[in-house]
Amino acid sequence: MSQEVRVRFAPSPTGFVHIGSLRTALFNYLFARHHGGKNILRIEDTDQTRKVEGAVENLISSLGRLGITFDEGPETGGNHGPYYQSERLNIYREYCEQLLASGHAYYAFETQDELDEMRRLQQLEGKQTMYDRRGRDLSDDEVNEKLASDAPRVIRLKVPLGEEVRFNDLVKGNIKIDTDIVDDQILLKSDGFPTYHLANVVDDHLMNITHIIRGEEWITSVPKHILIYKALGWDVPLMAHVPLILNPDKSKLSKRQGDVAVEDYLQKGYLKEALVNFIALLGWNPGEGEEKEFFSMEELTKEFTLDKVQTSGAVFNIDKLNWMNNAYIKNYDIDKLADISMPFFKGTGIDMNDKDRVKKILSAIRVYLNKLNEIPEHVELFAATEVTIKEETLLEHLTSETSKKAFASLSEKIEALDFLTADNYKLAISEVQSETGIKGKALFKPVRIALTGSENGPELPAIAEILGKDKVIEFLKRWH
RNA sequence: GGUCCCAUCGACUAGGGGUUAGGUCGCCACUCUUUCACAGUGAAAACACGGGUUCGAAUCCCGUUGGGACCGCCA
Repeated sequence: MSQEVRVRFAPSPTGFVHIGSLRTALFNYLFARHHGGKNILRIEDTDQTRKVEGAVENLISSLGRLGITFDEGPETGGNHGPYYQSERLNIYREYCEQLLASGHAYYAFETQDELDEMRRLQQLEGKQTMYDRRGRDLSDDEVNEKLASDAPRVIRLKVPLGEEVRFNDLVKGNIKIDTDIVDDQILLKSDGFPTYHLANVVDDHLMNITHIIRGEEWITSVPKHILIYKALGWDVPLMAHVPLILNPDKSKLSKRQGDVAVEDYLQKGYLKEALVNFIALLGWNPGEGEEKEFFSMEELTKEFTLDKVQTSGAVFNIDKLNWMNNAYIKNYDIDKLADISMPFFKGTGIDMNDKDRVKKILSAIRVYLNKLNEIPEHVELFAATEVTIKEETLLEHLTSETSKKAFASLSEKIEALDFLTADNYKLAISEVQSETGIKGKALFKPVRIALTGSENGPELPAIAEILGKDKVIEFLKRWH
């Protein structure tokens, strides 16, 4: 391949980053890196009504946090800018003129109401709703007259009828569509802005995009785009339409059935590595019998190819994400884990400045965490100033004679220590065992309940060390 | 409704003419651990259906069924 690979991620700045967008952005990024090409960010802000303040910054930072970066774009710049479509209006207009002049486009003057009525009728007849191409019948005089007035006008693509558009999709294979069912798509809106269809063709060409990688929902508008490329005398980039990410009921992933914003997942304490790993495996896999499931961004970059992209949609399975996230949490560098966990300790009563202690706590509980926002519920016992016994039935373990004896003995042993560690706690416990003859459940269960108020939880020696000598004695004293 | 896309365990998937159809999540059982969890072992669990082609089809072809996407002066 002599030509440099250039791909683009082209979102519209309407707010948060959708999981589906993340996947598209990821695949573009991986593809570009795999081929040593360029990854370009282009903002498709041609719909003035949907603009959201701060969306672009948010998008770049969210993607950046996950390790998805761009070689050209609004913040990085580049030789093919501007990268906001709203700043390229004159370019689109120029090509629209060209299309008009060559007879590949025409003016149309219908109002919104007229179009609505047209569609209503079509629906009534059970026909496909599409522009009925009535503007094509206007004479030159009629057009000129309208143009001279202040009537709103629009420029539409003149789709050649009775033809067949074929293209070879890199993941879907050969696709053909009859032009008779292709709409005379609006190219330039009455507000002077282009539609997506015109803008993306013009930009992809001008920005030398070699591969278009985007969601499957675009596949039905490909013929329009190809017709535009042809009308302008341009080569059509290679295309790869990746399957959708689905709700559990197999419909397109939507807010209705759970979180769809990348930010939501980050906020809940899904690690970026886990998120990227999981999303990459939704619709792609290394194939060839490879059974590995954990991939770093570097490994993904190395392995990723379009021919291993799945042809059918993939359900977003939160259970597996949780499992994977937990796996990352369990194996994460403890220092780094402590750093990124800090926000989740807020309000728990744990001193966040005492990083050593935070690390010890994390080591004790990480095995339980599917995501970082579960920290508070597991950390309660370490911050407690007194133990609350949650269930009545646990009380009898604390009030029996053997328990009292064990508590007294254990207190005494710990009292003699300078400070409590997991190791000398274990020693103390075994001394209690041999001196009092109390052992097994009869010993461990009451102690656990006395220290934590619960029958289960992390390992006792670790808990004892984190609680510290004073608290352990205090908690024990209460029962003897 | 029209057009297009898709079809292996509940989910993610490997396999792509001859396999006991493999792995992972989840579910269940057992083991380990004096708790829960983790870990380990094991089990249940799939080629949508019907026709072809072929000595042989999950695999190739056609059809049916089912699912999805799109049908906007949104992207």
